[in-house]
Amino acid sequence: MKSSSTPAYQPLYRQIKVLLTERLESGEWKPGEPIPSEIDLAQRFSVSQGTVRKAVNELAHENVLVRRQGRGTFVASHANEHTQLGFLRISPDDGGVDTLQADLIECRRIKADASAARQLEIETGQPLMRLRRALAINGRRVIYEEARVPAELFPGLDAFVLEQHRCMLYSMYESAFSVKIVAAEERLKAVAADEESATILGLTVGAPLLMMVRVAYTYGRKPVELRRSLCNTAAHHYANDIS
Amino acid sequence: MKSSSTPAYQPLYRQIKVLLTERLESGEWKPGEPIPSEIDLAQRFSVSQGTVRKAVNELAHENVLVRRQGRGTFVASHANEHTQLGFLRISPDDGGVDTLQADLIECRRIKADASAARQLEIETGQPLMRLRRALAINGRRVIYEEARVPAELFPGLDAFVLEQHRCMLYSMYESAFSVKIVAAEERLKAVAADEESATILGLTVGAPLLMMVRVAYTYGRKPVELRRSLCNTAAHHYANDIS
DNA sequence: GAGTGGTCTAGACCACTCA
DNA sequence: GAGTGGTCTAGACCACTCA
Repeated sequence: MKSSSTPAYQPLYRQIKVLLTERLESGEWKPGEPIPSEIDLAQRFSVSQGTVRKAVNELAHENVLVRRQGRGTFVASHANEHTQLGFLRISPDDGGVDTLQADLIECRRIKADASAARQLEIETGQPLMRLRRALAINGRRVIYEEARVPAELFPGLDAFVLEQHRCMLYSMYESAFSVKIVAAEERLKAVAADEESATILGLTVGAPLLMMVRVAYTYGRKPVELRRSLCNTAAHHYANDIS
Repeated sequence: MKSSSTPAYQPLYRQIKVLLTERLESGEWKPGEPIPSEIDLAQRFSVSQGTVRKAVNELAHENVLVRRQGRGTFVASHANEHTQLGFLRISPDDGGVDTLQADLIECRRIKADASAARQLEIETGQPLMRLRRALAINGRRVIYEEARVPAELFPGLDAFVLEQHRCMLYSMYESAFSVKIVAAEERLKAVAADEESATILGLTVGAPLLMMVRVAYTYGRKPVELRRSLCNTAAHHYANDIS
């Protein structure tokens, strides 16, 4: 195993990328807004436009920025439908996701257990908010999920705030708490439905469910959400492209 | 829905990319071998090195080519371990894949049903080869899978050829039949084990299994393999990064 | 030291958007 | 028509590999 320390030599465009990321983290440029033009940025940083382009291109490939020819470069936003769907990989076997509806089942404050604390890089016992909800795709309830986030990052998060933002958690994190989700790691397993999930999803105990366990990250690969989703895949599937 | 026709304007580097892909398809540059240097290619195509670089970069991002600074640019190969593992997304919950072993269960000629024919873009009734095998990761048998490929593309494929290449199907497709897999689409579901899969994986009927249904593509997004894998995810998981 | 890919620049021009 | 990102060029130099 190699150490993950940064190599000594870092090209100029990587340094520019770090500077851009810092601006994004600081909230100077907010989701949905345009960042300065390439020519402007090149002047600010005293580098050529080509060097800025390389930095911006990498951030665009990581879905942190969105380029639009003739208009400008924008900070990616979960308010945008397209970005949302990148994180929802479940769809009906026969077609796309037309409507998405969430029913809140629980929203309460808990203490982080050792495992959650380790994954969220906080101390054991720190307060978390735990949300449980059921999701319906095109009117059919197929997902039961639980999300846990550090309470500190989401002050005032309660059922009322959730109500206002309906189903889109990442859009809410972004607009109400300035926490921008930029990446996630998922692990999938097949499990048997327990009593709780069977009841909520209208299945029999023991029915096979697709379990998705996710760690979601904000800028700088800082973990900010743990999620466990259970999906009835009788008429739905998880799609993935490999190349 | 927009039509998927190619837009009228295609930049030069895209045209170069098409030319490079044609050379790869023709077998002029084989997996594992280097392609000509950027300067050489630029001269051949009468464009600047920068334009060649852009075309090569896209193919490298698609894992069709592999760049190695100071050495050259190589055609990606499934003989390379790293490329193999890109297509095997299952790993043990506690660690990596150290050994992989395949037991062949069946290898026979069948006729394509309507569904398979549609997905492989051939005529119904055309001959297919159907392989069934069990995979063991680090000595534990966890996957039972079936692969179907057009017999025409794999002349002489039989148990003996399979034996020689052990578990790595894509490596065999590539080296024995010059069929290079470059991408795949997967759909995942949770299902209950039937009698056959339960017997092979040493489980009880009804146990939850992760089902992966895959269409694999060669150059030009031509579909060349259908695969259905059933995985016991009691101590293993399917990993996916989202960004 | 020769050859490879990787970075950086400066400048020209193109495609696209919007007022 | 002004401003944006997108393409393309030519050239300089750097990091890396290998004989």
